[in-house]
Amino acid sequence: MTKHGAYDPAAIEPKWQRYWLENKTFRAEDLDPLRPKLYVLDMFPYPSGAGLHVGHPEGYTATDIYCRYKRMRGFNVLHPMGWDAFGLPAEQYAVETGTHPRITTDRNIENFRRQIRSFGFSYDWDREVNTTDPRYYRWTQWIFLQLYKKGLAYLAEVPVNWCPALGTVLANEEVVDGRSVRGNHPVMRRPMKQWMLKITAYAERLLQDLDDLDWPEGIKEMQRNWIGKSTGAEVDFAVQDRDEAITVYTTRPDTLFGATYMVLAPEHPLVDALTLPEHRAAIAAYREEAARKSDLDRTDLATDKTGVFTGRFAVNPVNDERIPIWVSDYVLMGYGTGAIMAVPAHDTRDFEFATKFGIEVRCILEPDRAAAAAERLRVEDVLAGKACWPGEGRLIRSANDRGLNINGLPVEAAKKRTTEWLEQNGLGRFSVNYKLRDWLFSRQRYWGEPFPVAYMEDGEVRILDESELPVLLPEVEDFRPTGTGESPLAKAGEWLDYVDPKTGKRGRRETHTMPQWAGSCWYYLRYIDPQNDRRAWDPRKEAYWMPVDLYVGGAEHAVLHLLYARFWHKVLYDLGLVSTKEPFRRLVNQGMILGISYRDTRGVPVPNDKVEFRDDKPVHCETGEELEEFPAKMSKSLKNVVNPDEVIAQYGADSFRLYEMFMGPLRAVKPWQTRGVEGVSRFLKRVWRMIIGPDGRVAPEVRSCEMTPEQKRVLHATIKKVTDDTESLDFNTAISQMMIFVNEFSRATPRSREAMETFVLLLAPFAPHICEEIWERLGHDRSLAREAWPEYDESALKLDQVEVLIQVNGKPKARIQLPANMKPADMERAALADGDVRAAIGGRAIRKVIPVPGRLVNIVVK
RNA sequence: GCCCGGGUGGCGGAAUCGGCAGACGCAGCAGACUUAAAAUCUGCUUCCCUUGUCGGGAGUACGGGUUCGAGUCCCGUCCCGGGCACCA
Repeated sequence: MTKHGAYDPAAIEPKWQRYWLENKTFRAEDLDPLRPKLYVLDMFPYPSGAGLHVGHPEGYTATDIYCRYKRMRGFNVLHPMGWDAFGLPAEQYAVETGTHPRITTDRNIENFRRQIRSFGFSYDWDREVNTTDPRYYRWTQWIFLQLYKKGLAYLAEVPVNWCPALGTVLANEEVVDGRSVRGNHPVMRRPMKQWMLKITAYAERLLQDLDDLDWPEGIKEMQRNWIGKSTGAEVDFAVQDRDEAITVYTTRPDTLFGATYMVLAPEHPLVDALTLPEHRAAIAAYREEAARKSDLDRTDLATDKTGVFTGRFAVNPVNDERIPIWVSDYVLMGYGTGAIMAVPAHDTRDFEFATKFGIEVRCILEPDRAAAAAERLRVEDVLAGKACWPGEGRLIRSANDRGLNINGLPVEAAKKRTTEWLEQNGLGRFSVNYKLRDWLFSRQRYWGEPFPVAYMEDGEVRILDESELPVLLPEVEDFRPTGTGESPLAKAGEWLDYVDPKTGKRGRRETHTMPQWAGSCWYYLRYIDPQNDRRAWDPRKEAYWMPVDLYVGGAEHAVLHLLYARFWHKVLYDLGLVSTKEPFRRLVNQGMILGISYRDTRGVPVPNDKVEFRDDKPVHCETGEELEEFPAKMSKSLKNVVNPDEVIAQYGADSFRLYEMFMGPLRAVKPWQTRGVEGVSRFLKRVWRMIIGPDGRVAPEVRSCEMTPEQKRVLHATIKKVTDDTESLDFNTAISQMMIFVNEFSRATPRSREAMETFVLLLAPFAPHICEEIWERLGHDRSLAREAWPEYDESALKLDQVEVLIQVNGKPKARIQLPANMKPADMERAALADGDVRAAIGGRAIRKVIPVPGRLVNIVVK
């Protein structure tokens, strides 16, 4: 075979990638009134120094196939790509090497762009965005101004992760188990003035509007849990010998009669005032210890409860009983009121605490017998205060002489009744709480968006005017931390000096920068109008393109990115700047691609460069120990990372794309096996040879001719399956069907030219380079990107005769050919007339016959 | 601990509404072509019993149930993956 005539991806792929780029084949047309619009979005990548890994192209290939398919179906498709390029790695690199993050970032973007283009994705490259471009972040700063004007941005003294050894503040993701990821130094909590965004003001809407989104249920549930809405009551407890009351939040007002103590968080403002003199030393020591612990320490060591008694008592408002007030760090200042009433009999945490400190456990709820049995708990133990019952049941010992009696009521009714009583008596009120906290929006970092803010000499916090944007990142000499906890921007010299253009008043610029999430909160809006220097986007274009119809990306962004973006979008909606309540109508998470790894008999993973094969069995190359293969997250340490560049160099982009889609369902976790690429590569070679002869021209077997009925059936079955499966993103089964097509046609002579052309169009979204090349060689002078998608003929799918299975007592006994549309009664007759069937029945009495049209007949005998 | 996913051949996976389990691909085996290899093509390939054909049996993590019929529905158990985790 001549080189000329063989399938050569290395030659045809760059050719078509250049063609698409030069002809702007995939340009999206703003405001096209003739075609329906479709906005398909990929989560844009952080351009890391390591380059693309095989996980990125999975989602990108899926959306690319979908977009190419939809264009052929007449949609005006917006499909853009960009770079989420602010972030820590480039800055760390700058600290270590002195290379400006700008240089690293540009170089990495260059590499990412090259890699992404090498897959032949159909992006509209005229819409590329880069979050670190001042023409982009100018508008990120502008949105911050809008948030501020709506009262949603404020300064607050908030603890940060301060690492004394590194002399810097760390992001949460840089802290694990209370120590720095780099260097493993201890990290403390230290208060610092920070910008906060009031996402809590949108908690209810962020929760409610989830219901209408076409998102995976699991992701919606994670967001619901993150928002963490609960309903209950605030209850005021009088304090003995003091005027202040302590207000607690509880979801279980029904258990008030079982409250035997109270707990204040160590940071609670009333602690000092309430503590009796002889307890002061112990309380002070405890509070100091708690302050030193990070949040993680406080929550992680969940097992052992600690606490100190204040010496003070409060009064239970339902029964006027005296109960002790304790301080313990199992109560968090940030949730509810920072104080709780403790009901050890019906709350496991309180039970643990009470047991440890010898506090009374008073059961006031008789457990539901069945539920208790299911939990393997004895009701008697609960009633005696020896066991804790947080579940359902009926209230007991819960009445006072002031009109509250909830005895006998189930939990829900008792909650309602108690809350009403509290409200009527001015002792409490119905209350809603959310776990969601306001968003800490400051980072003490260089490589991020500067805030459009200055602190004036007269103490005013000045929010800059829109006309002063963008606030450019200044040049600095070195990127090392200041050692004071301030951002490297604190060393930016003249840049720090701000002069009000109108009044000439002086001030110092904000040195904090925005977190990486900022740029990704609105990039989908900038794609709509990426070159606009007069506004963030044109509202007419926004109204045309929004919402995003399909958003594909990894589940690791389930909560933060997607929640933050939804929050900003809702604010923009309230400001009348966007036309939809939600940004992303439909969301799909691609499953992670795992690498093949090995572990020894004790289960310890062995890096791949320590593995060799003897007799096809993996063994440790040093010890010779036999190893077991297992799929594991790709990582440098396991040496199981697959580099897409190498795969493309060996097999081509079309094979890579096809393999990633053929591996399994898009949403499932799947292990990468390079051998599998060979399978789809073989398939593409067969496709090539099915249509192109050894001389590189259309093979002589391919010509206009009648198809056999079977060929016709396979062709139309393929159109149908590929259409349906592409629509539903089930690419793996679409590819299977195309393989079946090739198995059927590649051995046939002659091969219908019409069938071949149809097939090329079906395969084109999946393997666009090879299909464009074949299409051209078939004599077309234009890209197939806008060819009409093939339609199938329902009548060609129908079979006249079908094989019907005859079962006797559910066991297959015979297969007979019957007309496809045969009536059940006739099928029954035909089945009973069959010789093999009669033999299988063997004269036994027939009790029942179940004919299933077109499929089977089951004969039930005695 | 709680909340989501998921357990099907040697491997990745398929199976419409409860109707022939294992499509398609990988790996393997046998054969064809070839001086030879690669490439390509053809056939076989869930397991067990049976020399083999014929034939029979078992089988979708495990144990029950519903049904003429269960990978699919219901109850319980185990295992794997992900998320949350003192949120009162």
